[in-house]
Amino acid sequence: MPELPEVETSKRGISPHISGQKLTNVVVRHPTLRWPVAKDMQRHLFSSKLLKVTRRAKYLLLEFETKTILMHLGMSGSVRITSSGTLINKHDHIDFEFANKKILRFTDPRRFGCCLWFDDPIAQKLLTTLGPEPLSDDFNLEQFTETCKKRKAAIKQVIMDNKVVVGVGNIYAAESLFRASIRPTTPANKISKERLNGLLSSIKQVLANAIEQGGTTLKDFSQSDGKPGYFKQELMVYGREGEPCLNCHTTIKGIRQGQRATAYCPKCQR
DNA sequence: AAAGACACCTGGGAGC
DNA sequence: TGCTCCCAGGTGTCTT
Repeated sequence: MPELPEVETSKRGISPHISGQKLTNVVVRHPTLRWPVAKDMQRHLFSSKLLKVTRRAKYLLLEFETKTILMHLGMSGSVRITSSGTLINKHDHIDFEFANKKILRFTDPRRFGCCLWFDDPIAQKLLTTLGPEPLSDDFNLEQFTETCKKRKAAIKQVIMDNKVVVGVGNIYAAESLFRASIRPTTPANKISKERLNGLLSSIKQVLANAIEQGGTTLKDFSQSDGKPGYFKQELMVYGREGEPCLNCHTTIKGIRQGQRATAYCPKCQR
């Protein structure tokens, strides 16, 4: 489910409900996520105030007075605000209960997500390899062209590499490449600086636009208020294999790159 | 250092 | 209706 816009949407959705609140209880029902869920959360966080919720790449950070929690939603995870007494479903793994009676509930059917202490060595290792935030000036043309010069892998694989830029997953990689008229299979080192500049802009625009729309709802992603994300209506190529290009009516082609599905328009993207 | 294959896990849909 | 197979929004790790 979650790429950067979905994580950002989640952050914005949950933050107003729980920021500034003291934690009263933590319930861990299924601690075997990608890595074992942080131990002793209750002891370290009890009565500790949640200062703020922030995001780095696709990680959510719950910054408490005492310690910070780092969460990842994996491929199927979500967080939402609920209240006590609501039905607990099979994959509702963790509840953070706050003094205002609101509950932050972490759900993840495939359990690819994680919930670690920020200062856990595993978490630190995850964070240190991360490249620049796509919407910041750290992700810029000079640095991007330098990186691409050294890479002969397909451009789609390169922009999905966390060391190059964070937060660009399978959906938004495909969409950005369409908007930049670049074929996903093109070796990164064969693309001119001008076209890389177009791609850089497309990535920023697509992500910013998706955040404005509340993310992309494919199956079960929803904003914290339960509404779906509306970016799906703007998808030009992702999931449209075999359908006509919305720009030129050529049939959208579907291929595989590195075990992932890729869709592109063979006429618009060269 | 870079690239590719494989791993983790569950659920949904297609095809038989 | 039920079985098997394939696919899915991510990304760390191991091997070349």
